Amino acid sequence: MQFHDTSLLPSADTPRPRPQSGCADCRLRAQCLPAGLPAPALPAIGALVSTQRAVPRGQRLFQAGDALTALYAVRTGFFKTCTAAEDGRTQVTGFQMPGDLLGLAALETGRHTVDAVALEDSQVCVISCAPLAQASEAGHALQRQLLRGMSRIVNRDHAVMLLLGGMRARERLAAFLLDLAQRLQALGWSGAALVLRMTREDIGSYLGLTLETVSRAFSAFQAQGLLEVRQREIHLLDPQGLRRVVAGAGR
Amino acid sequence: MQFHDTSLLPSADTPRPRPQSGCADCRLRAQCLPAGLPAPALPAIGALVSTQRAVPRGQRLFQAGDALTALYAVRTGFFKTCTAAEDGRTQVTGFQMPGDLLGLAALETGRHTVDAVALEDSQVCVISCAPLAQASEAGHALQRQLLRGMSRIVNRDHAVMLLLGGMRARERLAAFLLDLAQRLQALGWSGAALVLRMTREDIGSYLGLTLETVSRAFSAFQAQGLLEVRQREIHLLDPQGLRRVVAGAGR
DNA sequence: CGCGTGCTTGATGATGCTCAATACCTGTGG
DNA sequence: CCACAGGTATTGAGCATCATCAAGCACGCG
Repeated sequence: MQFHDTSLLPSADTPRPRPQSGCADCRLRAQCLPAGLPAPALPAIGALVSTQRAVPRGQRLFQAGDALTALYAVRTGFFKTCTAAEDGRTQVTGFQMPGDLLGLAALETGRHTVDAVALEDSQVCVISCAPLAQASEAGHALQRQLLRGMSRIVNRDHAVMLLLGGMRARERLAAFLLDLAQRLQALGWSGAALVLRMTREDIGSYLGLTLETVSRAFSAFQAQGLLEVRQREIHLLDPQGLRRVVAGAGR
Repeated sequence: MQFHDTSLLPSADTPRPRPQSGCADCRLRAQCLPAGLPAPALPAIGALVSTQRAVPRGQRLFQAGDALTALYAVRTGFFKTCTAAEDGRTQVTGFQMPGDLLGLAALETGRHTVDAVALEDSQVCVISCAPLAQASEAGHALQRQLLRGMSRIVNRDHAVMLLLGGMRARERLAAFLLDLAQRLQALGWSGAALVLRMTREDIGSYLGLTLETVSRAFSAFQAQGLLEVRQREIHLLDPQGLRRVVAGAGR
């Protein structure tokens, strides 16, 4: 049994979608693949998303080089995706939370180009590729949704590139936290209190910083009264102040 | 009249696709939207790509905030895409050359999120969104291709994030040049002699560096005998050496 | 309790940004 | 034809930021 304080902060198993259900029953309907689709279209989508799969913390859902056999939607839990250069250098390219799609980047070549690692015990919906290719009716709506999902990824990547290219360490971290808070809020959690599911090292890799710099930035924010840090528990005390930091006020 | 040396180096108007032709006649067939499709499918795709549009150098094809009315495929010329944060900070997020798609990132919301600026007099094929939405038969193949194109963008973005997050200035520039040379080679040009269509500032923005640092890196490469620089003419003398630089040999 | 992993904090140095001056290329107008 | 202006590129000097190396601390787990 685990003794986390789950009263204030989001825990690993909330929201808790029903197991074995189709999309129509899923709490994440509005944020996931069927976002914006009319109710009648749901069963068609749901037919493609028949199975779920559990991924224990630390295990890979797929890794770079694997053949693309299915796309995935995160149901519960938290993932990171990592690219690896040939020389072994790696970098986290994104964090995925419930409602996010995984595997889209493999559509280009049919092989995955990133590792997808569960940061905690997670569940994913499996969108098998075989029926997907033949789904004539549902395919249309589905492909549109996939495109939308990929577009979202592209736009998020662009935002990250903006971070990486032009911002200082603290600006990057502030932007990261605000983005994370906003995404969590969209999922129904508090926008002010968050539990980081990833290590400082992951965050640093994502933001192009070392873990020490991330840690220092956290400490600096706390000293400024912008937030409160206790390990992975973060309380955003002054989101507006963080926005000022992102805008370059902290130079 | 212009007096560029166009004997060695690719010029703005090569390759020269036929105007007014469908995809079946286009020289870029193999690199563009129809990549990998069988010949019979070409007319269906071509039907969606009926019009072309000229974009003079420096002019925007679309800008952030514009409603998405069409997707575009670069036919001739060269583009850059720029994001802009609310505080006015901007960054180049990509460079597009013949065969590349433009506008995909707008699929998420229906509004463009980046500016697309022609770096030289260019032509694009217009993929109007209205018929696209109704194209039942062709739609399937087309959407698959769009997905593939977007996936390509995502993967390229990831590579750039890897650059931005983990590489030194020279490593970034070397990687950028090798990538550019490879993309140009795929289009049938020399992989060793290239003419940059963008300014040092653009490159710097793309790579998360200042224009001065880019310039210094060029000079350093030249001093090492890795390449020859004359303004925007670059001759790669030692691609293998550049690859060593990317791998971190220049530290 | 003791170990390991992850986090914090400090000191030092290199990388690359800022500011600034100069040179170059192109197109314009005298 | 030449001078000039504007944008672009190169180069230099000083300094801020962040990576690196190193040491200790907190937490969770066996």
